[in-house]
Amino acid sequence: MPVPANHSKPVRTTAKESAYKQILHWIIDGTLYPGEKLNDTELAEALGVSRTPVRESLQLLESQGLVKMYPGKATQVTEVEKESIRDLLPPLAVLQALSTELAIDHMTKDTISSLKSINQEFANALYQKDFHAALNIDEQFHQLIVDAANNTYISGIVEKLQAHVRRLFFHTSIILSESSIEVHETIIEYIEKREKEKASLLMKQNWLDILKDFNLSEKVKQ
Amino acid sequence: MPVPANHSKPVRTTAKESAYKQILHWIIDGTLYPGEKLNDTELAEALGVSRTPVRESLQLLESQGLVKMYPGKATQVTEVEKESIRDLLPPLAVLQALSTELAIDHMTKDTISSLKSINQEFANALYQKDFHAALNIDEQFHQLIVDAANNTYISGIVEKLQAHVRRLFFHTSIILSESSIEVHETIIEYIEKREKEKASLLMKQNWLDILKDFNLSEKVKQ
DNA sequence: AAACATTTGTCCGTATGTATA
DNA sequence: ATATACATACGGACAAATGTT
Repeated sequence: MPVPANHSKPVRTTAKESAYKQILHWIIDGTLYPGEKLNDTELAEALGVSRTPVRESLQLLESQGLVKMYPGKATQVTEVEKESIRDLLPPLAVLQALSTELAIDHMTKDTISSLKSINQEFANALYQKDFHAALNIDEQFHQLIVDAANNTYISGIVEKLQAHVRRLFFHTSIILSESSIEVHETIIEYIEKREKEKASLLMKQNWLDILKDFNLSEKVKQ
Repeated sequence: MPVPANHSKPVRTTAKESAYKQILHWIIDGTLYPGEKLNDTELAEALGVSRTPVRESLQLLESQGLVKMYPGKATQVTEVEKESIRDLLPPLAVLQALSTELAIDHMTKDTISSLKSINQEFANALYQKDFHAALNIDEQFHQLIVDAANNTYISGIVEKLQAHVRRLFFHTSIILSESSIEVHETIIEYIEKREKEKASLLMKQNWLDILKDFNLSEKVKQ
């Protein structure tokens, strides 16, 4: 007998879940710093739960590449390599581009006006040099498009890649350029005109531009 | 005498790891059928381990979308929806296309001749209507390219998506078309000529073609 | 409705294997 | 090299929640 999927009822929040979320945030914001050795007993005490949900959380985080477990030896937060952004952005870029293409089929007037207002907030944050806020708003913008694509596989993957992006931005000096504001505007226009090809290509470029800026700033340093 | 380079240390095989691999295979080949309720105690006994590694495995499988856990209620194998291939293939296609592009920078004569011989095996399997073997060989072909792309993020994602593809092929009548043989050949040619754009585009098409065939066969049924 | 039987989530002890003195 | 301390992987017990009679 199949288990009824009761989406309506409030799903019980498990200790594992809250432990997972907390540790994830600690890793992203650097409270647990890259390379830090993780002692499950300590974490369990800090979180007020036992070692079991902590260990389970750590294993999930390992499958996402945020933690590395050496069985029997140790568990540590993975290092943050600035260079990893070169590997991270291309897959994210093509998935966001694909999302844009797919989202166009489900785009409502409502979603489009949301995109516009989010992009306005994004612009304001950037003008005020509030890069932290800008990053969050930028993520909302892209998340809205990914959601509209309505593809669970893409959503899941993007969520995990985004965690890495956020951590990288926290730990490095990578910032979003103001040119994104205009690019976002153009993307919205293409979406309105249902121009999948153009919207998709520009979205991909929007993500790869971060890489371009990064490469430039690295060259300057040398 | 120079100290021998510390090559692959024999990483201890954990009970969790072996449980995970076994359950994964059982889910993919249908031994654990879609929708089946999973009792961790039963699984633990069947695998000769305790509930702990079983539960840890199930949680990993949940993060991959092969298992769904309803906290406090039940755990079940996710259903196989034939239709889900429409969601599954597009992200896989764009990631494989990207891999092709990236792989071209790391392509050696050796890898190219491997691709050619694998494609020959693939052709033979298809001519003999051995679709099961063909599927495995096709996967090898694409895996080689993904490996050559040398991007850990892409590798990890593709591995998980491939598990879903395999399961779908096991449970449905989706099969690979002989046209893939020629497409693979052309892809190899483009790779040899370092034509990233063309190779990438054709690779994407190669994957989306499965969807085209699927849509056709669905229409016939109606 | 209420007590029962399951099954799950969590806790904690123990043994095995690892690092360190 | 040996012994010691320690962290981890696993097991088993208990408790909370579910659904069943």
